Amino acid sequence: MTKIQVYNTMTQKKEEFIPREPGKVSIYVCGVTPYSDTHLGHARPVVVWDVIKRFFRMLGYETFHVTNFTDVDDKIIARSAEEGVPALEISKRYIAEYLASMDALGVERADVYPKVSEHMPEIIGLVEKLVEKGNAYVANGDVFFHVASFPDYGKLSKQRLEELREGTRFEVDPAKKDAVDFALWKEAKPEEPAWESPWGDGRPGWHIECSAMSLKYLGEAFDFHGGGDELIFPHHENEIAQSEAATGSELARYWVHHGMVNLKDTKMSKSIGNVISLRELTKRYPQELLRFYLLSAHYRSALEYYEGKLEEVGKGWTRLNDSFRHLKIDMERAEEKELTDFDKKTLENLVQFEEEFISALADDFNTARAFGVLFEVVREVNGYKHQGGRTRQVLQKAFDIFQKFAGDVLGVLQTEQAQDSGLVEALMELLLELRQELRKQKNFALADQIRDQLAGLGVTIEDTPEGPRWKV
RNA sequence: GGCGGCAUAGCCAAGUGGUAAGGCAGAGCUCUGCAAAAGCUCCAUUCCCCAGUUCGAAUCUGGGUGCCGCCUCCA
Repeated sequence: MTKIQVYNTMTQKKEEFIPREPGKVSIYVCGVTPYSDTHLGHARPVVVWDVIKRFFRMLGYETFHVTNFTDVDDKIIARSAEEGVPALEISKRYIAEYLASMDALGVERADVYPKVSEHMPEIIGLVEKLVEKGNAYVANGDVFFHVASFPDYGKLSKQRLEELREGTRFEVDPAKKDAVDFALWKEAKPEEPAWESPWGDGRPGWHIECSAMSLKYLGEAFDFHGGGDELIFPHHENEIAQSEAATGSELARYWVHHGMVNLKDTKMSKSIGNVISLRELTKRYPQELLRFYLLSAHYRSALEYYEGKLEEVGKGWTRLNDSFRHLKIDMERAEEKELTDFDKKTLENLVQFEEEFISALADDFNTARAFGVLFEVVREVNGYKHQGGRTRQVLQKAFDIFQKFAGDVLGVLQTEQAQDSGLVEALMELLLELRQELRKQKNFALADQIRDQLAGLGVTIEDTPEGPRWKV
């Protein structure tokens, strides 16, 4: 079986992936706080993990993927007060918006999307356990995690407790024993949504929901814990402290963090206000192009976005798709025949590219390298056809590679536009026949007029030695 | 101040000890009524700078410089 190398933030190096259970991959990816519109930055992890899952399944693994919604949160409460709408309605609205945007990217949904509001018993249970074990303390109606009680604190973010205390830039809650302690449970102020607990009415702090919900759906020491690299500290560090203090076992085996999407060198962030709406983008560009762009750099590097970026990236993407579309037409016309040496050589190269593609993804899901291989396939097959190669087996092999890798795994192949009827096709055929006749008669003026006017309608005509082709 | 990361052609981007993938843009050629598409060729003696290790470094070590992220909500 293909060995997969994964960069683990915990150890700061690539490691061979060994699943907790043979043949199964368990994944927890931190989701969003649904209080405003989904932006491009949210799309990156979703597409990256979609590809990781598809790749694992191509290799024969089963995947189980959990992504949470933090639907109980200060920002949602603030929004709720502003609009005079119940907090859970706000989150419901944005959860729907988030899911719709992700569907528009062609990603497969997670197996479970747990919400904080529906997991209070689990969260409270976990907090109680931490209090019992002496890792947390109650102060008035609040409960804090006592960081000093967890000796491994800082192991993910490589922070030292002393430095953290000094680095504290915010006012420390006087109820805390230690500046670095963080809230597990917060007492509700009047008018705020609240849930009953042993410590009075309140709501969970940030972090604890992920510990409680990952434990519920994935158990201890599950395979992958993912999220943006800005979550390494404090979010993931705190999750580790809570979960591992409570269970006594490892939270997750591999920590996979993706880079940010930047706008003009600066992180896309709602608080900065430089966000690109995903809904807008999915309206303007095909999902396969958006995926192509999001996967064009390795998932750990930062990715730039600026106006016109998709148009730039779109040229390469179009060449890939054109090559595939033309290949399909030629393949359907081609016949099986005995392989010539040229055929064999091409076939050999294709098989080689196939292996290289898998190696690229097996090496820490290197989609950028995978695209490099894909373009080698493009050149190989285009060159083969250019030199007159028309053997079905060869074209079929290239077609299968495109379909499987560019299509099934990466999801960047544009699917055929569903024609609502055969009418358009029939009309186009008629038009092209007429134009061919005009060209034969050297009436180029009229022939060009047809082409130009069709171009005006968004239909492109290409004359090839095998006859004309058209595309929308 | 602490921690983590990054710096490769005009732009994007792989490569992490063996002599610089791939894409875009650009130049030339082939094909073509023209165009488009496609093919071929060219396009970094060099990988931020300076030392060092090594037969050999973009890749390792040390020291700089610049940029990004985190330390406060954040994918």
